[in-house]
Formats: sequence, structure tokens, C-alpha cells
Amino acid sequence: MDDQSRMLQTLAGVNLAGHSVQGGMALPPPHGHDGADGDGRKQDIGDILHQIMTITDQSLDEAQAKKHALNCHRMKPALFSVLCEIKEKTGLSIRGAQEEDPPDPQLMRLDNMLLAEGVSGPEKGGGSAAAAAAAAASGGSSDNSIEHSDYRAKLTQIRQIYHTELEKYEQACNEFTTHVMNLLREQSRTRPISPKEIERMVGIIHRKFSSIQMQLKQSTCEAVMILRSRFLDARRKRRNFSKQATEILNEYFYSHLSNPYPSEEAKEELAKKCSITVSQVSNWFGNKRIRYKKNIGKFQEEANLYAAKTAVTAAHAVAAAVQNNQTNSPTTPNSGSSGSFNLPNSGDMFMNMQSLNGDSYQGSQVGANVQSQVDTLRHVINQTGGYNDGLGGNSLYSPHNLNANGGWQDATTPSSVTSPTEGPGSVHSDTSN
DNA sequence: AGCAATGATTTAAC
DNA sequence: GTTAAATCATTGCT
Repeated sequence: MDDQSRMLQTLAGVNLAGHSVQGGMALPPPHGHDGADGDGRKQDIGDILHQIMTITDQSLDEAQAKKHALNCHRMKPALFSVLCEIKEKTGLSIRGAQEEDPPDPQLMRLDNMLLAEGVSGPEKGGGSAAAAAAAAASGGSSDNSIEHSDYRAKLTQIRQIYHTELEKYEQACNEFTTHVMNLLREQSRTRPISPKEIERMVGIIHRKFSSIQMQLKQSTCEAVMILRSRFLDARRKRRNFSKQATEILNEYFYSHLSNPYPSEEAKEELAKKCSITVSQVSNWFGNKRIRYKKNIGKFQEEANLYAAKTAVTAAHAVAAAVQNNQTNSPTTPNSGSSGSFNLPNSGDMFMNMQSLNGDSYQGSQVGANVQSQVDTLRHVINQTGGYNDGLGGNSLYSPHNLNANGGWQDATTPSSVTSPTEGPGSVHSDTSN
């Protein structure tokens, strides 16, 4: 207010009246008597200045009436142009102080995150990436689909709230900006307000609103993070695999008991079959190996079960293979088998008929499969052939797979490590011995 | 509530 | 990178 009154004093004392400043001259009272011509002009200026000064303090109705009178004042145009000039000069320093700011890095981070989470961005398919991540992290299967949809629903909810709020803010911002601009434009007729100043004011308003928007974005991000941690932290919400998935994994495990290290391709295939991720397959095999090794006795029943389960198909497959070999090349049993043997067999059955490229496994694969079948058959033979060590029916199956060191007999090195360049025909490298 | 089973994570070794 | 081993955290059964 000091600057303003000083400015007005200068105006009244020097620029307009043409007189030198009279030391510390206060504004003339608004209602004074008319004196000489000079005095009268001074009185006019003082009056009009006072009116301009107070017009913003008055109510709109009051101001409306006064504005009209003010605009009609004979001194108004001259005074107005001078006020504008002074305002422009003082405004320069202000303008220099606050130039347009660079994009806020924090805001950019929030925007990026919201975009990545599918909260902002296009409506259709929004959140699919995050939802897919949720599906992958929480472990597939039918149980997971419930969680998946639940996650999606919650994310959609957040998304809706976010957009509604954002729209509200934007609308309010626009309304307010328009209102202020109208007000300033209106006032620019009576007060020295330049278009640039209006622009600056709009900028200030937008900045204010964008800071509010940032708060909204921040809280939305927080909500998404909480949602994610709740749904995606598998440890917090562990889901057991479906029975079918466990069965598939167990079948593979027990039919490859001699070397239960599925190759990368086999893991992928198992993951696909079980609707879980490859790392979940790895986890499962890791857990299974260690738990089996730790307590073989406990798993004997299970081993027998799966051995018996695959025995019939294994027997059929081996029989067919033998028959096939005999018919194809009776003199050299192994020479002709590679090209024609493609029957389902044993534990590999669920893998071999649909390799990654859709072809049947043939050629070198056959040897591995037969070995696997022999593994399985050996269990079954032990079980059904009456071999009994006298310790009871459940101890039929002997853990021939483990060596004295506690390692897997045939598992010299895990297949995925030692044979990364295996061809597509040797997916089951872990069974070839 | 107690417990076993089980999927995931961590750590260390390779 | 993978793996074994230990451990954590949850699920599901009794």
C-alpha cells in the first residue's frame, strides 16, 4: 500500500498537476469545496484517484454505479493513461522476478507413474499393463483370475475417482480463470491493468490449480501403490496353485526324478500349461527338490502315485516303440526309430506332443523319452512286481536318484545352465543320460 | 489356536 | 544367470 500511495502522490503532485511535489503532500480530501481553477483540477484528480483506489473495496453493485460515473469523468482518460504507464514500469521488475518455471520433475514422475499404472492415459485398455503384471506376480490360475479382476476393479475405481476429480479441478480452474479474466478486463477500464498482467494472473491461477492437481496425483499414486502392494505382494497373499497345476508339475517331477531340472523351454511349457509364470515353476521345482531330498520317505507315497499314474501310458508307449522298432528295422532296433517314433509316452507325454513350434518331438528326443519311461517303469515294476524290503507297502519305491553326496545322481549340472544352446529337439535334456 | 503344507524370498555358492 | 538351503508368510485343515 505504501508504493501505491507514493505512486498516487507522485501522480497528483508532479505528473498531472504539473507542479513540483509539495513535501509529503497527502491526497486531497475527496469532498472539498471548489476553489481556484488549479485547485479545482487538483481536487478532481484527488477525487478520481480516491474513487479508483476504493472501487475494488466496494461491492459490485456499488462499484457498478460508480464506475459509470468514473468513466465519464473529464480527467479520467489522461489519468488512466499515466497510471497505465507507471504500472507498466513497475510491472517490469515484477515480471523479471517470476519467469515461467521449468517442468516440475516431481510432477513428471507422478505423471509417468500414473501413466505406467494405467490410471491416466487412454481409457480403453487402461491398466491392462498393470493388471497383467498383477496376474504375473500373483501366480496365474483360476484363483488368480478372481484376484486379477478384483485388482482391475479397484484400479478402475481409482482411475474413475482420479478422472472425476481432475475434471472437477480443471473445470473449476477454467471457471475461476474466466471469472478473474472477466473481472480484470472489466476493471481494466477503470484501473490500469494491462493484458500482460491478466496473462500473468492467469498463470498464477493455473500454477495454484496445478499444485492442487499435483496433490491429487500424489494421493492417487499412493492409493495405487497401496493397491499394488496389497494385491501383488505374493507373500502377503499367497495362493496355492490349482490342483491341476500341481498335478502337472508333480508328473513332470516324478517322471524326471533322475534329473528334475527342467530346461528353460520345459519351464516355459510347464508355466503355460499351469497358467503360472516361469519363475513360479522354478520356485516350485526348487522347493520340491529340496523338500523331496529332505524327506524322501514322506514323498514315497506321492512318488508311487505319480509313477503308477504314468505307468500305463508309459508301458503302452514303450511297447509301441518297441513294436515300431521291430517293424521298421528288425535287424537294427535303434537305427530306424528316430524318424517314426512319436507316440505319447510317460511323463513326457504332456510335453512332447506340442512343442513350441507345434511339431511332434522326434529324433534324438525319443531316446530321452524312452529313458524317462524306463525310469517310470522301474518304479512301477518295483511297486507291482512284489519287490518288498519288508518295511511295509509304502517303501516300495527306492530313491535311486540321489547319490551319496545328496545330489541328484544324473544331475551333473542343471540342463538350463549347461546346455543353453540346445536345439529344439532336445528340450528334455535333463532326461538324457 | 495349532499345525502342516506350500509358495515366495533371501542368502550364499557357483 | 541358476541352484541349494534356510527362512518367511500365508493358506487350509484339524
